[in-house]
Amino acid sequence: MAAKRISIKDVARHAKVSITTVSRVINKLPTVNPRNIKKVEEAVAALKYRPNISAQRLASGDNNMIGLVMPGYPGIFHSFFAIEIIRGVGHACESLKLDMVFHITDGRNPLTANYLGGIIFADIIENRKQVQDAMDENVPCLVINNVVQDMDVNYIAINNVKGGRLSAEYLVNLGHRRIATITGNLRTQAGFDRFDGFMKRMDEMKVEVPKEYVFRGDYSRRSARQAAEFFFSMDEGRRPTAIFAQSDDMALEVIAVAYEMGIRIPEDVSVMGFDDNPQAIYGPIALTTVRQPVFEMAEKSVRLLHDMINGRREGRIKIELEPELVVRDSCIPCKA
Amino acid sequence: MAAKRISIKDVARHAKVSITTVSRVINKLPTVNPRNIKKVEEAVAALKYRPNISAQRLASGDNNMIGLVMPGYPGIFHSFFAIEIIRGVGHACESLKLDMVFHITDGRNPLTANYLGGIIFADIIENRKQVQDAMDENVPCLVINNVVQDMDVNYIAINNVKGGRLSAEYLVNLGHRRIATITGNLRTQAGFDRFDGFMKRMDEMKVEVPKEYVFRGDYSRRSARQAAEFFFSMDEGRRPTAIFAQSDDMALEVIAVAYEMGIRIPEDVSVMGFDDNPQAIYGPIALTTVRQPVFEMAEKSVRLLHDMINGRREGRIKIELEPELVVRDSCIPCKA
DNA sequence: ATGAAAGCGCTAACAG
DNA sequence: CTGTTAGCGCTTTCAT
Repeated sequence: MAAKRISIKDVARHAKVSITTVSRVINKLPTVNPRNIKKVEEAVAALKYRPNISAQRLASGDNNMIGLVMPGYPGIFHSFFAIEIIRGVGHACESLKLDMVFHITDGRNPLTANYLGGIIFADIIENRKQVQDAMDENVPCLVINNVVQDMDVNYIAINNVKGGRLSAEYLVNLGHRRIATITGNLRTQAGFDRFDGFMKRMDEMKVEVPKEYVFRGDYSRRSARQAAEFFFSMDEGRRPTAIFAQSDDMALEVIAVAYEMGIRIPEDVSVMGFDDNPQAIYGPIALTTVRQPVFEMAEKSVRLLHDMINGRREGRIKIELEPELVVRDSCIPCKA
Repeated sequence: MAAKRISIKDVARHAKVSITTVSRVINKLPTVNPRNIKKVEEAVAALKYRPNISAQRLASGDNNMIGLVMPGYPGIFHSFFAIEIIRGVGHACESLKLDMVFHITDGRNPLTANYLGGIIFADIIENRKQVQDAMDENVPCLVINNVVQDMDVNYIAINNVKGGRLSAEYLVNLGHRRIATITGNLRTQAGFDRFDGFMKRMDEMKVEVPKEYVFRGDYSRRSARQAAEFFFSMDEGRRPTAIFAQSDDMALEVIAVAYEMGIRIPEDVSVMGFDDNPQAIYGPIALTTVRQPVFEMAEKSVRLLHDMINGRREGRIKIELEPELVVRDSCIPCKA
């Protein structure tokens, strides 16, 4: 196939210097005569030479590829979360000149990733073993979006418990007492924590949340629709005056269902989301929500990993980022 | 950092065979004595040996990494298209045991990708030069979602003109004569072709499309909302009886706006989308749309590229996949 | 400032 | 069936 590739030798010959000098120019080492630099650069241009990265890596031992491993459960790719992670990691890699190797995993396959300089695990569901393996192989690792207690691993996560609390607090302070919620996927840590924080804070504030006000969703619009239809078909006296949907996407669906059923948002029911998905700014009313800095988390994870790979960082990284209330128009004080 | 890595030599020593034999076992070459296979496998397990992929590549010359290059224009990551591409390519790579290196590009940086076995360009906007470069460097390339006429390059695309035609035809055959459309981003080929096919077929069928019925959107929900508000505020006699939104996402927004404004879909206005986004099956009414097989296209592209890399395929690949009408509930015969 | 030479870890003839 | 040996293309001492 590929016509004979041009190697460093060809460049050296063309520039009439040794391959060592060529190597120095490529790696921008300071100890090269300007004249030679110029000659080499010309040769590189003329021959369209590109160093063979495998050889560079083999010889130098270092490695600027990082892996992004994501669980492949259904729906994840349509979630705001996944997209933001990919964007964030991709962006940071681009600016740090790292290569990003993307892996979708179901946790079964062993993930032969030893040729990677480091690995970012975006959430870990069924693939904890892969994390352990990578650590055993001495590959720098970082888990994103998961507070990991039972493994000695680096992580950077978002304080979802806090997020849930923020939401409960805000709604109660607006005077609401009949507050329903639609959970995300409770098998994910983020989903569980959001819910947990919400319930705990409600309890602290002495507002009861009856069972029928808790709908177990899974982040899909479909589940949100079911939930909304269920809540809105309750009779006036029982119907919640506020709904906390634990993702913006679900909140948007709740609003859509409301319009279909002739229920006004926020006059009849306040709706609150979670994510700060830009989609939720347009639409009939701007959504009040809890912002979680996913993109920033993703970017930061790359920077941290990069430091680890280069030995610029020792010890465990355990970071929790704070979510933040974003007040817009979809929640108003309770009139009841 | 990384503790001394275990090399093939260590394994050979441990198993008391030559490194060649170890190599043979690793590569599953048939000519090895079962006893030795066993010994080597045990040594590999005991030492947790993992071959160094850079060395393998350097020595063998082949390469199972493929690049996925995507233009990074705003919004692309929230589009159904991008997600499906990533999913499709990721999935195919997983099953073919290829590694996927993901690149977001703005077309500026030269994309040093010569260490890749092949590259998939997902749509090309401002980065045609990168394609040319890759070809110059003899790297197998495949462009997705773009019919490329002016460059001798492989592509696999979707016949969007046909898709636009399908939609025009269906709506006209339902008796509609006042048909409006919201275009996607016309700077993308897919967006332009969709629009072009629609207009041509309308013309062929002798149905005029006045300027005010054409809204130049950009695939964003926001643009769809603007368009819908514009169309729906026309007075009865001029208001379109059908709207062709050139993405499902936009169609969904049109429907949302309709509900907010008290316009019934499809009784008052028929709405048609484009994509076959599964999101559009739920919601108030199942959306009639044009299906474009993006996931399949992405998967197929990996398979084709894989064949090219292995020399199992010669000559240019120029494939156009056919879109297909998906009739659901959002379009009904015109009553006017 | 420059070059010669010794590997990096692995594969692939080539002998045996 | 197995081992010896010569590279793959590059980086990195170590002299010069």
